[in-house]
Amino acid sequence: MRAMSDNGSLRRGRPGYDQQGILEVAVAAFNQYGYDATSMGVLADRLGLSKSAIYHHFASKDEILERALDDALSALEGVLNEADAAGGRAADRVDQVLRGAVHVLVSKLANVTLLLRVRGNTEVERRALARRRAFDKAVTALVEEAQAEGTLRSDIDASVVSRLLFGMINSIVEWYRPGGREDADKLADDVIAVALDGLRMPTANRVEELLG
Amino acid sequence: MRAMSDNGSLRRGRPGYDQQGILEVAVAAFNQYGYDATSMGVLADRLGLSKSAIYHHFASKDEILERALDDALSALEGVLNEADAAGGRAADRVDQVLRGAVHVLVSKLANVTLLLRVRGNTEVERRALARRRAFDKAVTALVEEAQAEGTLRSDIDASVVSRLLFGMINSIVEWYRPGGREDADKLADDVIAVALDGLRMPTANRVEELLG
DNA sequence: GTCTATATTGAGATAGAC
DNA sequence: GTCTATCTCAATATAGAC
Repeated sequence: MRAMSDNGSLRRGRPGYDQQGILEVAVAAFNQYGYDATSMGVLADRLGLSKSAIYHHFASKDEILERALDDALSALEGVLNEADAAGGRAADRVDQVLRGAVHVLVSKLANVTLLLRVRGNTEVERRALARRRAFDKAVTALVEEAQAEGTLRSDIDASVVSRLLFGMINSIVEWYRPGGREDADKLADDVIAVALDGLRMPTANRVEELLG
Repeated sequence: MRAMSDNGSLRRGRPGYDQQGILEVAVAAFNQYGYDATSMGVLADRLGLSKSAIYHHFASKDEILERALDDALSALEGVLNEADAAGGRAADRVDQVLRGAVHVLVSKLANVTLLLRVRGNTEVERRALARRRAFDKAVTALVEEAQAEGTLRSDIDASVVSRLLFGMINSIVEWYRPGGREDADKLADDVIAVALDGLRMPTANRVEELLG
C-alpha cells in the first residue's frame, strides 16, 4: 500500500520488492528453467532475497504462477472480446484476432510463454488450460463462420485451420525477442501474409510443378 | 541379451521390462507431467516396478531422456539428409522436408513432443538443443535457396519463414492423436496447402478487402 | 530382473526476530 | 519487508538380498 507499490516494473533498485517486481523476475526464471525446475531458492538468489521474503508477497509458488497466467489469459480473451464487439465480416474478425494475438504475444511475451508451457499438473494449471481451450474453441467458431461466408478455403477442417494458425503464432514466443513497437506490426503482417496468401510465389506455377 | 530384448514395444506383458519398454512408459509420463515434474517414484508406479528396478536398465533419469531425445533427433536429421541426397530444386526439397517432418512428428509423436519441450537445464538437454538449432539452420538455408530460385516469396525473411513453418508443424504434437496412416498424409497435405497457398479463397478479393 | 531398505540431498513452506 | 533457522517431505540414487 506504499506509494511505490504501483509502479512495479519501473522501479529497478534492488531491495524493497512489490508483487509486480517479484512476478517479473519469477516469470523470467520459470521460462528459462521451466516452472517445476525453478526452486524458490534459485528465485530468491535472482531476487537477491531470502526465500521467506518471497513468501511475504505470495502465499505459494503456485500463486506466483496463477498471477502470471491470469495476466496472459486476460489479454488474449480481451482480443477475442474486442473482435466480437467490433462485428463485421467473420474474415475481418479472424484477421483482427490473429493480429491482436501477435501483439499480445509480443507485449506480454514472458507471461504468454509461460502460459503456453503449462501442462496441467495443479489446479491452477488446469484452470488455465480450461481458459485456453475456451479461447481456441471461440477461434475455431470464427474460422467456421469465415468458411461459411466463403472468404476462407473450406477444404480444410476449421479446427485444423485454427490449430495450425495458432501453432504458427504461438511459436513466436520461442524465438522473438523485444526490439521495438514496429517489429510487432511487421511480425503480424508476416504471419497474416503466410496464413492468408501462402509462401508460394504468386507467379510460380502451382500444384503440378512444386508437388509433382 | 535375451531373446525378448529386441521386440520391446511388441511385448506387453507386465514384468520383465527391457529398455525400450521402460522408455515408452517413461516418455509418456514425461509428456503428461513434464520431465522435471515426473518423479522416479511415479514412473515406478506406472511401470508396476520399484524405483531401483528402473536403475537396473538406466543409469539415471537423465539417461532415459537422452535416449528418447536422440531417437527423435535422428529421425528429423534423417529427413534432412534424405532431402539433400535427393537433390533437385530447392522448392522440391523444402516440400520434402516439410512432409517428412510431419511424418516423423506423427510416427514418433511422443519422443518429438518431449524434444520440443526441452529447456536446456542439463548437459543432455543442451546437446539436444544444439542439434535442434543445427536442424533449424539447415532448413533456413533451404528456404533461402528456394527464395533465390524464385519459387518462394522473398519479401519475408528466410529465418522468419522457416520458424513460422516449423512453428506450425511442431504445434501438431499439441493436438494430433494417432488414428491411422493416411491421417499423417492428409495432415501433411493440409500443412503444405496452408503454407504454400494460404487460407484465403482463391476467388476472394485480395488485400484490399480483407486487410483494409 | 526385481525387491526392501536406506543414504542423502534439496524442495516448499513456516516461525519469529529485526 | 527482510532476515536466519528450521520443519517436513519427497526427490534421486545406492546397497545388497533373492
